[in-house]
Amino acid sequence: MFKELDPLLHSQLRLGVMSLLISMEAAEFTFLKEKTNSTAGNLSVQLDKLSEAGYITIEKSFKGKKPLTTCKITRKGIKAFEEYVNNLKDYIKK
Amino acid sequence: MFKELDPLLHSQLRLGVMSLLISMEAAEFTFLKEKTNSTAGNLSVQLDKLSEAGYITIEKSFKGKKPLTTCKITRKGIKAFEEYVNNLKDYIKK
DNA sequence: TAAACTGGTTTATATTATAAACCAAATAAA
DNA sequence: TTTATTTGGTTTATAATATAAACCAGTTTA
Repeated sequence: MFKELDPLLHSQLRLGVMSLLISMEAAEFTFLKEKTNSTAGNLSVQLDKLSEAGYITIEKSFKGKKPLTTCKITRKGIKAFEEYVNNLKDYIKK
Repeated sequence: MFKELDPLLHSQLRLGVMSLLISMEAAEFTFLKEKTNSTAGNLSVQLDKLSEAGYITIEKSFKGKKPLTTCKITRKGIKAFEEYVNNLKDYIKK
């Protein structure tokens, strides 16, 4: 009846990140932090998890003299997100 | 941008339970267990949490000689579920 | 030159989910 | 009849997770 909900996506912060990334080419750490209203520490940890799962890529560079962390969703991430959303629908339709 | 997701509902098993209860008068423990494909222990714990939050009521009686645990969603539970679903929509629309 | 800020990471802790162990009563099997 | 086994759960121990707090390197500001 109910399908499994990918535990990596079934997390408020990680889901928020993926939700943002799915509709944009790339996003900076600070942008994600602001949009998700998360702390840097928590965001850092959760981004790592998404990255380790292959759902996003993380690129570190510099913007002028400041460190810049840029994230992009991967094809695998898009697929996982879409499947998650599909599976979730069974839970939230009355 | 993203609203808070009620942590009590943002759990696969509890959400599954609420999803079932919202569309039926009442449900027995064994029915919920089967439909959510959960273990009795986990279900027992999660039902308690929903009950303590006032989202469901739990009634213990007997069916013949066997114990019978019956759950119903409360008005508060319905409201919480609906709000959760609403808030969730921001996360899953592309 | 020292204090504060930026853009993070690491680590410790609290919370949560889950499974495993357990229990009482009922039924089935030997 | 005593001894498994099953039913319908609960309790408890452990593993996993989320989160905040502490930290760090470099930069800017006072």
